[in-house]
Amino acid sequence: MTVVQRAMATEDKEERGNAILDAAEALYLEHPDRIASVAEVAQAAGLAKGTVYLYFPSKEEMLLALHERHVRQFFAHLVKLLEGGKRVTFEDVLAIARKHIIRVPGYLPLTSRCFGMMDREIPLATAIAFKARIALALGTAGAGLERHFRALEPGGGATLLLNSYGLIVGLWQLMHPNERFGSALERPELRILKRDYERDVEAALRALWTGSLGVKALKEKSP
Amino acid sequence: MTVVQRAMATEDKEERGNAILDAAEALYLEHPDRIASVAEVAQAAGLAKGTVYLYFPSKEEMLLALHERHVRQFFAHLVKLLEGGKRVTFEDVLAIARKHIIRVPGYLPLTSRCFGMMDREIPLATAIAFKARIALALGTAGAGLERHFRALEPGGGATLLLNSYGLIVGLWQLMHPNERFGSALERPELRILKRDYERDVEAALRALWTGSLGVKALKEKSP
Amino acid sequence: MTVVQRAMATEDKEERGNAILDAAEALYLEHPDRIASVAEVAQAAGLAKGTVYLYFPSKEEMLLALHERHVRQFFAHLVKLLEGGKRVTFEDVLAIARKHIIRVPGYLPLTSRCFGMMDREIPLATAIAFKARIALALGTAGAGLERHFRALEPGGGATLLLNSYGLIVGLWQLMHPNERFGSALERPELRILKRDYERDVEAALRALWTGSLGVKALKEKSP
Amino acid sequence: MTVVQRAMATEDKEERGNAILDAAEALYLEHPDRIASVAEVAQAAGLAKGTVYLYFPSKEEMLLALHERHVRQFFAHLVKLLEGGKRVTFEDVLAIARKHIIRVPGYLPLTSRCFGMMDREIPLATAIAFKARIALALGTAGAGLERHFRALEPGGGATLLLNSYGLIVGLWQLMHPNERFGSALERPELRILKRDYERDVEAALRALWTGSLGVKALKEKSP
DNA sequence: AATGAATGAGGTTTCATTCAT
DNA sequence: CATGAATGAAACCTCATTCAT
Repeated sequence: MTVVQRAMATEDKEERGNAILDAAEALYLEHPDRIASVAEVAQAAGLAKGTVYLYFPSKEEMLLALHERHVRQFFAHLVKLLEGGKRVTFEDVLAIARKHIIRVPGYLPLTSRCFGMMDREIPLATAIAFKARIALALGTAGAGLERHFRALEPGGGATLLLNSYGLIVGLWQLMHPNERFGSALERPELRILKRDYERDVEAALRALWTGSLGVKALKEKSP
Repeated sequence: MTVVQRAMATEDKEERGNAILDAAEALYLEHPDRIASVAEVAQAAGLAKGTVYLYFPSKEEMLLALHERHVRQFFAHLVKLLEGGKRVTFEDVLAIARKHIIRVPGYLPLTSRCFGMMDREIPLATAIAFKARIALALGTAGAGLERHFRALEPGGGATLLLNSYGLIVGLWQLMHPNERFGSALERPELRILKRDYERDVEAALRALWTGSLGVKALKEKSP
Repeated sequence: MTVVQRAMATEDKEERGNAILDAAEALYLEHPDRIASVAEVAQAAGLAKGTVYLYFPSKEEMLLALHERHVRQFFAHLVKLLEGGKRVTFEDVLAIARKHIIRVPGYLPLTSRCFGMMDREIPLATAIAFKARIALALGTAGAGLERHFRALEPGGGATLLLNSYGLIVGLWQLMHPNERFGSALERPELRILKRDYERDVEAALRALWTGSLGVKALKEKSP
Repeated sequence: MTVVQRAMATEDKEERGNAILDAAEALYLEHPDRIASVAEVAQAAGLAKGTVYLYFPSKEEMLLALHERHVRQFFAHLVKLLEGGKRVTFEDVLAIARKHIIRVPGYLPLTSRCFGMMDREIPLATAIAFKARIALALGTAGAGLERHFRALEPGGGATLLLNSYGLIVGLWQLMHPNERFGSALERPELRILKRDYERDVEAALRALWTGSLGVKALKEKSP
């Protein structure tokens, strides 16, 4: 990858925008408990503060762009799976979620943050545009799901994806803070909270899908 | 200048603490999109700013206390149901959730906020103490659930409650921001996002419970 | 004068507000070419930045308050003169203007700035309130003028004061920048701009009043 | 991407400089309450930001050039009048001022701004050069005035012009902000500020000239 | 000559918290 | 106990100007 001085070409610009997101992501992973200031992000990207604002209209929209990159990644892989021609099972979908959501460092915390931002800090038009892009992917993936899981009615694919997404994020928020409790979790009164997020969420997803599709549909390969 | 009585007895203290929470809640319901400043809360409670700090060590812990009041309310009703001697169905539990979580104004947004705070702003000891209290209620309710739903293994009641809670909150976060899109949701590309939270979350919960307990267990009355 | 730590009493508060204005004024006189930052003003007043905002809602309104103090000073002396019982001549009024406007360091530059601010930075309600207070003094002084100068029709006193004020400020703006030209003003082509503001403005005021009142009215003592 | 021709010849350069000033002026008239950014001016002129800097060394000097264009316009017409061979009265001069200053949209606000800039933002050499050009016109017009108004001593013409200019600008600054008060001006306490700038300034100028020249001189035609 | 990407200084304001009264 | 005046950190964003292309 060439480091350009000035991103003149459109593709250079895109690359630089991504470089900024990379820097923001790296900082976020270093300190997931705090959002770096724009100045820090700029410095980490080897740019001046003002330059960041050439690429993102506000700090919040920068974070949203980072989040969108995550989401797109997930959907890209999911759609690829669904349109790959092979039969797809719940386990296949779960594997995608595991690899491209659950185990991606920073995915969930950032998603959490962005949920909070969508209400306020993000201008309405931007929020709508973002959601419209997501909706497109959601529609595609939902339709794909319906092809593979015949128990799904029209629209049921998107619904199931939304429900799953909510479950993944909600459960993470519920359980994640406990991690910092450390050995306190061994105390009898807290024992009930000592859990393994990854195992739990997968079990919950399995239950959700079972309940949504029926036992047989979940187990059998799609035709 | 605000003239107030001094709250000397312990019960008076608790009462005043509750009055502060009432004020905070009222303000929160008026403007769910923003957390009132301590000054506003104090004023609404007819107290001075400094006085609030006699009752809550920090703003965050005040919000957490408010949240806890919500949660306790829910658990109290749930436990009462489960220990009431009558057979309990999923629909009964759902009704409690509907009445004491889903339809309580401000419950979900505040829960959302508190999730975000548990990581950072809340001192570890406070967070642990809070969670310990919740864990107690969770254990009781989980055990009660296991008595009514025989398909549940030991510990399965608490797990199911956690999963349900995560689903309720996560889905709300996912869907709630769309409300401000207004008529934009009619656009074809956003249509897929036009949903009814209450209906959706209940369907999702039903699926989750079905998948967790099995179809029969869900429908039959507990013995 | 006792310096209080915390300005609890209303009069202490007023005093502290004035102390802040004093600090702002002192800084302005040191560097008339730049408005000190709020941080600097606070430091000069021995206070923290935030404290300044307890007394003035914005930097601009602080400057406006400083300006108003100037203006009130002038009007107070003018009204005192006009209501003093003695006959008043143009020279008497001019002396007040000279002493309380023209020769007050910082009066004119600050007035200039405030003119620029009234359009934009000052909230409408504040601007109106400010002007209303000025209008009151203007009415009083104008009426006083009319009593002493019989050539003035009703309303003519305020008009003459406004015109005079405009002339004083406008001419200052026109001539003041030349001061920094230094010896360049000796060049033949700039000679025409080498002027003495105080002498010029007084001559101009004399002409304005002569033209407004008539020669005789200007010279004769009021009855 | 904006495609423009290169301005090579000197006259082309001047023409392009004027085009930039036209754009700046147009923007200024659209939003008299704010100075457009260089980027906006450039865009309005169909040029890139950097190109503006090929024609003006700084934003301030661009505005000054725009102001100078206004001033030259006024002086050109005034000198033409004075050197036209006909007898000239105050009313004739006033008509010029009315047409080429008072009623020119943007003239006064921009003048106001430029007054504020001359102290600081404009480099000394530039300020001197600008003033020297003005001084030349002022000398010419002043001398012309002296030929038509015999009551004027040598130098009195320039002085009277300066005084008049100061009065026009100063009064405008004093009165203009009130326009945004709208109907609030009807309130009794603000009534005294409800004025008509054009009428007022003309009356004031008439008074100034009367006082400077004497009643007779003002009325009679020059020989 | 023209472009427009990159720069980075600069200052306001908020508000949770403290502590003198 | 109650008050509310004082604190001060923290971070955003703009935009005039430069200079590589």
